[in-house]
Amino acid sequence: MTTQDPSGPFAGPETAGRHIPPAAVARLTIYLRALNSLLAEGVERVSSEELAEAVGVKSAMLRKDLSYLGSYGTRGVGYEVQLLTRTIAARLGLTQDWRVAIVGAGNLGRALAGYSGFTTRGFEVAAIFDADPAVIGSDVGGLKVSGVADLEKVLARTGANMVVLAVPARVAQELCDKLVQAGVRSILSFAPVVLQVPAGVEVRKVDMATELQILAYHAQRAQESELHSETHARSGQ
Amino acid sequence: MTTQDPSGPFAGPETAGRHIPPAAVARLTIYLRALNSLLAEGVERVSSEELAEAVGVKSAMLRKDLSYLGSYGTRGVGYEVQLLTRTIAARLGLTQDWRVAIVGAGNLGRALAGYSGFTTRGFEVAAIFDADPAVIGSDVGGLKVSGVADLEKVLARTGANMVVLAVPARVAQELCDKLVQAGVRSILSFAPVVLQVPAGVEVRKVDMATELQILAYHAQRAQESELHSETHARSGQ
DNA sequence: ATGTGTGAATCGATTCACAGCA
DNA sequence: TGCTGTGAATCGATTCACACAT
Repeated sequence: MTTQDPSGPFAGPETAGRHIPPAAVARLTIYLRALNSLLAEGVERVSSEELAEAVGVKSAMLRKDLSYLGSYGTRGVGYEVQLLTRTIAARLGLTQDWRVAIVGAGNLGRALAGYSGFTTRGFEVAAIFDADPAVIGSDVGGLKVSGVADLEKVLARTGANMVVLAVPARVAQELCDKLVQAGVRSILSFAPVVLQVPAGVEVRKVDMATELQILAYHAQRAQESELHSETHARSGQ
Repeated sequence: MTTQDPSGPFAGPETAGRHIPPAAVARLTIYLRALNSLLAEGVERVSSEELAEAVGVKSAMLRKDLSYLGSYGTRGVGYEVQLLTRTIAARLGLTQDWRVAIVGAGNLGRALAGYSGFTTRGFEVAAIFDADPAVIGSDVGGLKVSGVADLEKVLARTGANMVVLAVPARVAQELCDKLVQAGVRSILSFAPVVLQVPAGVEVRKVDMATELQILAYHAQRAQESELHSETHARSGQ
């Protein structure tokens, strides 16, 4: 019934598959997390109201987001936690194996290699690379550090199909180019630079400096309005 | 549900802006980065076209974003790199000292403590905390790890006004509550959970698992449309 | 009676296109 | 002339409100 293709009358190779709005995709990962918690607690059903409350969104938005997957709820009742969990996971592509290579075995790269959040969510760290000859060959979380010269070879051997880029800003673009050259199409970058990639390569960025600066902006505004209301308070209001 | 809006009913056309749209704030940090590079290279002027190109946005958007700051360009010429850099920095609240406390001295917390991107952008790591008695007192990047029991005391002593939360998901909310209790109003969380905070507290999240899952979604779609076009082109092969 | 699924309305963000100024 | 600054148009994301299934 709701399975009509919202992507329009196009049926070309490029447009294959139903498309979910980016903002909704991002939230689906959050819903999935909450659902996994409910599953672990043995909860069998949730309403959009309850789940929305748990993740801090409006229930109407949650329902609309879920509606992009099809119709998986029961009117008057709610959603089966298990069914919904599986449906979201399948749609996000989490039923297949994702093997992640970490490029950059510095502080951050090593911390990420040991981050349990990857493995518990179905992402296996398959390889780790560095450029420094003093680091190559050393052991990080049970993996031997490979040299970036062997990028293509090691990626192929380990079957890594995603890369986490944890290198200094000044070499990020250069390594990104090498990765693309080696056939990598999905990159999560921690480097504070804008990476240029050809079409067909998906780059996402985690940018701690930007996030702190955004916090600074809001904190400054909060300070200012504090001063402001003090002024108002003293001048009579 | 974010912070209160102190802008009131005033719609002064003269006012070179109180409130900047969130999407624009995020991009201003990126422009600032690019401008700092230009400054380092000794470039004195840029056009919106050049700067937009460098950061991967449309020039009209960049001009609109900058227009929230007021009018700092010269028609027919472009922007003075130095003036623009200072203007953005001032507006983002980066002219004052921000002192960051890192809560959680695990792999990630220690990596962040050593991350040069903080200090080079005007954020000083002022303290680091952990709950583990075996870790408390040890040295991380020149800082002695404090116990979370001393949170309020140490935050006050070090003047930390921002917190980076790098703790396991299951204790994140509890620590968040303690931080809020201790007067912290700006939190950057790496924990993969939705944090509930009272109004007036700003939380931003860096979520590696979510980012990887979004990549997985796109990668799966790419695979699917590949298969699709193979099917279509089955005659060849 | 209850809570989903979804059109319609609203709100915000992006792009267009050009008037206005150096 | 060339490029900024910005209304108007467009596009996407969110919220409202209610018909409809159970």
